[in-house]
This record gives sequence, C-alpha cells and structure tokens, in this order.
Amino acid sequence: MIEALKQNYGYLFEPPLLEEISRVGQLKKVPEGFQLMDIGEPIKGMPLILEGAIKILGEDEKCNELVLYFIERGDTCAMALSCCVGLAKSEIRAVAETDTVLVMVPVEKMESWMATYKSWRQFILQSYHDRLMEMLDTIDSIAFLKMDERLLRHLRDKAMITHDDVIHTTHQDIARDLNTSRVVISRLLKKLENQGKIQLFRNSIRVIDL
DNA sequence: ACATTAAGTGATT
DNA sequence: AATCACTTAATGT
Repeated sequence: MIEALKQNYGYLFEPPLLEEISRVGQLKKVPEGFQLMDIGEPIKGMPLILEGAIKILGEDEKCNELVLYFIERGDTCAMALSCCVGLAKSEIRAVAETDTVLVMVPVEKMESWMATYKSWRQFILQSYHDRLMEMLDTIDSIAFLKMDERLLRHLRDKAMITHDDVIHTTHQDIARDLNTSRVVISRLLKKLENQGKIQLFRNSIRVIDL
C-alpha cells in the first residue's frame, strides 16, 4: 500500500507523511455503484483516492438528488474537512463512479497533520479550493437553467474520470444525476449526436468531441 | 412468445 | 424544460 501511495501522492507528500498515512490509514476497495457515505451519516474519516473516481451528490428538501462534483485520484472529499470545524455529519452522499481503491484516514489524524506537515496543510487547502470552484460552476449552470450546458459538462466529467471515450450509462441515469427527466436528456443527446459530438448506443455513449 | 427496459418522438403546458 | 402518451428496438426469461 505504501507503494500505491507513493505513486499517487509521492509528489505531494514527504516520505515521513506517506509512511504515517500507510500506518494509520486503512485500504479500501469498492465496486462501481458502492455507496461510501450518506447524508446525515457521521464522517468517520477522509478518503484519499488511489484508483477510480467518486461521485458526490447533494439532496434538496424533496429528496431530489443531483451531482455536485466528482473526485478522482489525488483528490479528497472536501466535505470531510468540515469535521475540523466541528460539524460531524455529512451533508452529501458519495457513490463510487467506477471501481475504486482508496485509503481512509481517521479524522483525528488529519487535524494534527495540519500542524505538523506543511504539504498536508497545503493539500487540504488546495483541494478545498478546487472543490469549491467546481461547485460554483455547477451552481450557476443550474441557476441559469441551461440544461444543455449542464449535460455537456457532465459528459465531459464522466469521460475524463473514466479515461475512456465510451461512457457506459443510460439516459435515465444521467437524468437522475442532473435531476431532470429522461426525455429531456434523450432529446439533448440526440441533438449532440446530430452535431457530431457524440454517438449514441443502447447503454452507452461514445464521445467524439466536446 | 411474452415481459421488461432503454430510447425516440409529437403534442401540450 | 417538464410531463404525458405512445412507439420502437433491444434484452431477458
């Protein structure tokens, strides 16, 4: 596991920190679709992704969920940081987007490391910033009700995460992620296909040019 | 052959 | 953009 850590985080963290992570963290492998965290659940640790990607969903009063952002290798869940500020419950739901390998670090550690390792501190602040920016993006695309742009962004993210130009999903699933109806997604996808940007199949979409 | 699920389309709000 | 109603095609039993 120390090997895998070095490979993905070696350029960020100094050796002593890497060793401490491997000593105190626990390695987890989860299959695609696995729910790692749910709304209202206490946050037991913060995840460092080694392989794969995780989808972060939020939920409104009426149980409508939508994708806020994705995290992949080298990222961590910004929501786990709110533990430091005393909030213990998760406001989000985390679902593995692909088969994923990650290391769970206990919350107590992340706080003390903030003081002792400058690389850790910088990593936390940086990823907090990144996630916040990503969320601002999604928020204003929602605010202006531009579903076509939201869909494009979603496809781009999915293709990026998978490192594959073929996205394995259904129109219905996308509709759920963006909290809209399947019909709307089907129509917009059809439009994108006519523009030559994608190619549609049953249960999958090939990305040509986004 | 039949049921189920994914996707396409027109019309309406 | 959402909803309804209906069709068509692919897949599973």
